[in-house]
Amino acid sequence: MPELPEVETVVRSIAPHIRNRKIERAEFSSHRVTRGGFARTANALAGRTIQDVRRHGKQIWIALDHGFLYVHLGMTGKLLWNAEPTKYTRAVLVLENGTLVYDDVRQFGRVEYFKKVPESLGRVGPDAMQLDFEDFYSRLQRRAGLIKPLLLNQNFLGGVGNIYADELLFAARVHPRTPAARLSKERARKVHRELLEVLRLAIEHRGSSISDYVDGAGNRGAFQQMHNVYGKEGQPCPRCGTPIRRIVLGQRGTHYCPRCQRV
DNA sequence: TCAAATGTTTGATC
DNA sequence: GGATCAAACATTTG
Repeated sequence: MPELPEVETVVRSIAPHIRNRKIERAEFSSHRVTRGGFARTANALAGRTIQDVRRHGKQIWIALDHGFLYVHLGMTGKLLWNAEPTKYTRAVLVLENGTLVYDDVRQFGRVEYFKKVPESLGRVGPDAMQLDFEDFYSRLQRRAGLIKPLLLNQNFLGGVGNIYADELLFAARVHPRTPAARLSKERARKVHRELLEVLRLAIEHRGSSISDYVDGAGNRGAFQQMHNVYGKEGQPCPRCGTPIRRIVLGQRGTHYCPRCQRV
């Protein structure tokens, strides 16, 4: 569920509650989510003060006075402020002023403590909102492969997931199967412009709640109401009326208008 | 019962 | 070595 706009919304909704607050204790219950070990992680966190909460791509880095707490929401992770634990609660941070709860049905997410950012996680590409056009274009030209799978590759660009890849390619009128390096500079510029615009608009609407995404306060987003192609197979294209087509590309459901978006 | 789901990692194969 | 693709992860939902 959570791509850049959803992760950004979560960060904005919890940061004011937890910044500059002390962690009294922490509890963990999923070895899949917390791979560093429960006791080691809890011991490292107890007594620490949260200094900042940052997002890079889909990663959340909670900076402590010593070390970092890394959170990735995976497919079904939720960070909730002062929520009641459920059967899917995998981690709980008890702060001096309240409780931060991590719920995750499928356990594809992570909640782990690191003294410093590990090389494997630091390798993620530049944040999608931070990359200027010239960098974006030069990176595009150096890549083989098709534009949509490339946009989803977090080592190429951090933050874009399946929903926003489909929506931004529709906005840019680019077919998802277009070879990335073959995009003209003008079409690449359009992709870059719509990338920023779609993400900005989605953040403004607090993300897309397709199934169960909610922010730190438990509120759903509203951007799903503005989707043009994602999940719209068979429905008329808002621009030309042609039925939206769904194909599988790079193992992901891919939605596009066969008339507006050409290779 | 089968297919699909917003993400990432791993291993196999070009 | 690099890139690409499929499978795997765990669970719910339609």
